[in-house]
Amino acid sequence: MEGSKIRRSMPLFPIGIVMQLTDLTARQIRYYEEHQLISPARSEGNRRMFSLNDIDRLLEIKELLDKGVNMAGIKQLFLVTQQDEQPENEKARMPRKDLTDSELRNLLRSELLHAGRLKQSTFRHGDMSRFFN
Amino acid sequence: MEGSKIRRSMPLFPIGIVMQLTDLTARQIRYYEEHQLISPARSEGNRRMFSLNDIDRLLEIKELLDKGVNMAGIKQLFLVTQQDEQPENEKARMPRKDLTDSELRNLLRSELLHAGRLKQSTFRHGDMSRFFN
DNA sequence: GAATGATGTAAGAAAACCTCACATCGTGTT
DNA sequence: AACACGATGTGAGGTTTTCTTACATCATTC
Repeated sequence: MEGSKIRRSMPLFPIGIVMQLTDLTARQIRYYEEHQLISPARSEGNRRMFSLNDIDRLLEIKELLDKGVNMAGIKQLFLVTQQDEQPENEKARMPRKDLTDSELRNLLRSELLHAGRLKQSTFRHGDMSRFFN
Repeated sequence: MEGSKIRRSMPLFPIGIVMQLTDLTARQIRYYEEHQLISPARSEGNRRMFSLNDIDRLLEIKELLDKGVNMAGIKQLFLVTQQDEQPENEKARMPRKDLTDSELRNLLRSELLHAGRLKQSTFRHGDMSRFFN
């Protein structure tokens, strides 16, 4: 019993569905990818295929944008909250992602500024569980 | 809290993904639809869009075919096991689907013949829960 | 008011899917 | 053996969806 995490990262959805689910335009989704906030898989024919995790991410991005955080800010936020995403097959705990001091300071500052949520350390929010049972 | 059922019937997957997930060919899937074993939704542009329920169904179909049950047999089986699928917005319990006596007899007979599973009354088997946690 | 950041929009190409029709391949029947 | 039938393969021709690229728009900030 450990496959449940892998499944959430299974590329299943074409961009059209993701648009409906997230209420984002294709342009927006591609733009976020361009800025490396998401990295959807690609089909053989080069179509973007999104996982449940990707969709969660997009929903988080949307919320953060709403709060005025920009691409760079979101990227940094993801750097610190994301690291339990890709344990995959390496058992040794990877040393935490390396951030420069200033990066970290900026991050914390903006976290504090835009108060509210993202307190749960690994804040997950636009949880796709609302789409599945 | 009651939306969980609705979600499982949300049309999300294009046929290509369903092919991968079920290991069926497009031809097979369309054939089963033609025989009304499934009724996937359609996009505005007429593309088939499958729900998790549809996929469960396809997996069940596959198992039954394996056991030698034919289209008609599967259809009958679905008639008796399916009825908790579309309560939707009607609260009054619908009277069970009407089967002729012979239909019912045939059904029970083949149930008994091809022993094994499908005992849980509403036998659900190729449960998609193996794809999601 | 000129950069910059986020998004809209259009064009042209390619992938994925559609329907329809015909072919193939077993299995069972005559 | 020849046939019929059920399930699936395959190909043609057409439409939808997605792709990339490039330029436009609209706020915000300096």
